[in-house]
Amino acid sequence: MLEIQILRDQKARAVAGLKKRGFSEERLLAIDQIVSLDDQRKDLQTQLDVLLNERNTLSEEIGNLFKSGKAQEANQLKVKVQATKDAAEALESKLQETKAALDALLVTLPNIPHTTVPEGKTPEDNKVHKAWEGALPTLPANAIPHWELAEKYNLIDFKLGTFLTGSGFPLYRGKGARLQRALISYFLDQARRAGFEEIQPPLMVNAESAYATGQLPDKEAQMYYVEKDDLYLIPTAEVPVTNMYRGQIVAESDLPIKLTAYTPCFRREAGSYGSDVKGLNRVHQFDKVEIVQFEHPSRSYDTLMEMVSHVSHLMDSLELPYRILHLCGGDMGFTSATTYDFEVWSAAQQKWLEVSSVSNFESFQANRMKMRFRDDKGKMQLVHTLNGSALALARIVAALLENNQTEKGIRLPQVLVPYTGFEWIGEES
RNA sequence: GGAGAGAUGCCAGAGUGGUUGAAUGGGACGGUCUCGAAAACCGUUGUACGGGCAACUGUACCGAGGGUUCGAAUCCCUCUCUCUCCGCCA
Repeated sequence: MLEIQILRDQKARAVAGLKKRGFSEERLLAIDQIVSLDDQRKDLQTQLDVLLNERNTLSEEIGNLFKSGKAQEANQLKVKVQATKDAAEALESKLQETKAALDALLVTLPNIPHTTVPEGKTPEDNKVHKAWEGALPTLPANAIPHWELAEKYNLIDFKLGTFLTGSGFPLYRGKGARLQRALISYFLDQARRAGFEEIQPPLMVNAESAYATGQLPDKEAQMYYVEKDDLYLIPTAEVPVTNMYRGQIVAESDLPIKLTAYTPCFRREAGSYGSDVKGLNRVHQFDKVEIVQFEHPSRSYDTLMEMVSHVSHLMDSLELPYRILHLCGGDMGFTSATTYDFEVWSAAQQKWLEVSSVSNFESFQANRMKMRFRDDKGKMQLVHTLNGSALALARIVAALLENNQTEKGIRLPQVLVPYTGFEWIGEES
């Protein structure tokens, strides 16, 4: 969540940023309300502290009186203490109310977009940061979409997945399953080479974790929830991996902390039926390798571009056409300050599919998580958190199958061959 | 799942109602000593939220949340987690 200090000291920036996200004048009032509630909170806190101090002083006196055998006087003082206790109790509950109101308002404010974030409301307004300059693949006349290829070569069984679980839960088999495993290994190896420590996190998290990275309360409907144990299936490895440092104070010299994890991701995608859900385009369970960084605020934007570059290299090496979008204010995620989306060209479907999202959250998540470091002046500071997909598998597989289909079968990019153990799907050579 | 034990500062570990934000030891940091280092000795070593230009100061925090009390790390309740034993089990 946003630091109140930013709302106080940099109100103009906050207003401009939230307007970029499409905030109405009315919703912007929340800023002033928050500041005013925070003032109230401080005032109540001060009053309460005075009363508590009074109580503590009197209690000490009572103790001393009892020690010196003056029980009578002590009992008189007890009566006096009662009054301050009652007053303190009233203040305390008022303070709690104020804090609750403050928090309720604060969680409704999304992160302030970085100044470079393009203006705009819808995905159409996203700015192309890097267009694809090469040629798009030309397919044979009888080219088919990936879900048909998957069936033709017996790589993915959508029907069986539906039978076992429900729609949106594909079952990979044979070379399809091996391709999945190969991609995961390849991506993890590349991340490790780039200095990321490999993590295998739990696939379910508790509410505190989901809250810290911003899935709660904002995106509750997106997550599968295990009611009996009060746990959430992770929608991305970002959640458990970022939370590894929840509440932690690290040394400045520890930064940046670079972590990577492969996990399945579970997303309910409630309400998104209809278009775009065919085949692997939008599924409830998919595999993803995530990269996460905790960085010094002064370096976080350089780091963001490094992560963008890392993902670019992956796409290049897979020989897939892609473009990079700089998301506009209206299309950005709630917690993000800047997001670059990667879209792969799906040649048979003739459309761009999102395969990676690289974001800088600045101090937004760190503030919720209370992850800090001590700077060179000895002051506590919130770290900046960043993450990105590197990469999300399902749609990459869709593009690999479609774009590389030939009369003889599907030819995989060279970098994958050591991982798959085969170069061709459909052609036994 | 059943029975028992426990949860204290960076770590280990005291503390069972009244200067306990917390003994002691270790670690870390600073200093003295030394050509340098080790050893020894001295000192420092929390977070959050307030007030103050500042020195400083108030409040809260000993797993979490409630309660008892003038006063709680210390007593009571609930929850979470850890350990030991039993059961089950990849």
